[in-house]
Amino acid sequence: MKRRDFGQYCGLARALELVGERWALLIIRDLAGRPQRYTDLFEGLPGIPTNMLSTRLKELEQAGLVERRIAPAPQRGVLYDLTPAGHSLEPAIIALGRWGAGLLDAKPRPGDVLPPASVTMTLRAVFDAEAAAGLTATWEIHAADMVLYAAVTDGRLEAGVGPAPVDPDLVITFEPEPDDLPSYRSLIRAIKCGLVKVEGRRTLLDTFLRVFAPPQDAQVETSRTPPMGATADGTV
Amino acid sequence: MKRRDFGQYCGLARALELVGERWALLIIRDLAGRPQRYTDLFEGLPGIPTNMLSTRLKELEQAGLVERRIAPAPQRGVLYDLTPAGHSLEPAIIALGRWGAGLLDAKPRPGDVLPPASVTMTLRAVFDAEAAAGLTATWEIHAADMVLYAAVTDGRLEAGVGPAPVDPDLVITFEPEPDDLPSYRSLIRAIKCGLVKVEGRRTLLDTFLRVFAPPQDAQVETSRTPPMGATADGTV
DNA sequence: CCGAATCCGCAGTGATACTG
DNA sequence: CAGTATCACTGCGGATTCGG
Repeated sequence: MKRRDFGQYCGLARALELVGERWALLIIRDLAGRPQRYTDLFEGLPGIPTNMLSTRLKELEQAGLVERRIAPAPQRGVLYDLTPAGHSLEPAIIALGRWGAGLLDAKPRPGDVLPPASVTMTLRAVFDAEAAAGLTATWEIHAADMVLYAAVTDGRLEAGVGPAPVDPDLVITFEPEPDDLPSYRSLIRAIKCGLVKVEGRRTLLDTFLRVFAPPQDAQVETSRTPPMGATADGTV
Repeated sequence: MKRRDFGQYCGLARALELVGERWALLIIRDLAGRPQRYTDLFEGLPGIPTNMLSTRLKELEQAGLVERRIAPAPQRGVLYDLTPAGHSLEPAIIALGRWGAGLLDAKPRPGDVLPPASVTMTLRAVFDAEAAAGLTATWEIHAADMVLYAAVTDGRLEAGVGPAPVDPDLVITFEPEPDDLPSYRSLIRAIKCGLVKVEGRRTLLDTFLRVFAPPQDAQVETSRTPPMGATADGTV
């Protein structure tokens, strides 16, 4: 398990030595949502070989970014979780994810899956801290068989996979067309078109859009740009 | 040149498909400082095989992140430069670099080199925008045979490799011990110990420290932490 | 069923030599 | 200077198997 290094005294090079290998950052992103078991990770990472998943987990554990522990009574089994050092990668993951989201095709490729952790990451990436100043509210989002929450406390966001830790102020239920992915984009579109069910303080739906749907998304949705070139040139 | 994809409709996965392969982000970081020729890149990336450099450059060009053009009259030759889409990666690179810098050993490993682009990236990463609010000043840093500049205009930073585009307000000259790398860390340490020559408005030296040397660096320098464990556990 | 280890074929990578 | 060519190597992808 020797690690090839880049021979540079540089923060970026060091970061890439630790998490630059294939699948590593995706594993960390999935764990950032919540601790997961081996099998959960395996299913959220379509195409990853089993040996690679276990190898990466061992490397990340050795690097001090991932922690392996035995799950408590109810479920049993092995749980993988991020250490504080692993969690401190979040700003970088969000920055990379935001950049890549701008280059994403308007529609998923056939066969693409949508990891729940990816949607919460997108929520964190598009979250407009200025627009949310002073705000406190909790949303829970049900999309297909996926459950997420976003909790804003005095302008600070906490987003995660699963039901909200406290009673949500508004529950948004979004049922995409069969074989349609409940991606962040289609969720926003559905909200704007009134195609979602809501339960709770309904005025928080507009608040949600204000805080989580930046203007450029609004433009993309309203201006009917051609499917291909719209977001393909890097103008985030 | 077919690209393996991750099968996820996710910004992070897309980003990694584009720039996740070995050496790619380091190439982009070097180009973020200034356009470079093939040979400059090759020398700044110790150990990269020539065929890999040319392959990566072609891939990045095809992805629309890098542009290849013929240099104008004086030097001639091929110049590689970032496109706007490539430059839009900078926030993500800085975020990753900042994270990795926290895990960097206190001293370079023997044989490590120090790409100039890495130091300017570090400057951008540690730059304290709040402390610099309203400030306007230009520094030029000579360290060993490396020349960098940092220009702050009304609190906004522009840093790059080479002499400052305008007449610098302060020139800092730092001559490290032979066989010592003029890293950001040793530069800050040298300034604090008064081991640098300055030329220009000398009061801007303190300003430099205030804007570019965050408190935790000050602590690391003063508290004489043991060489190993200090920054190795991820507590940035 | 969960959490892997093992084996194989191949694509991506590394080192060197060579060329327009 | 700016690459291409060659070849050995290793990490990765895919499948199967194996122990709690």
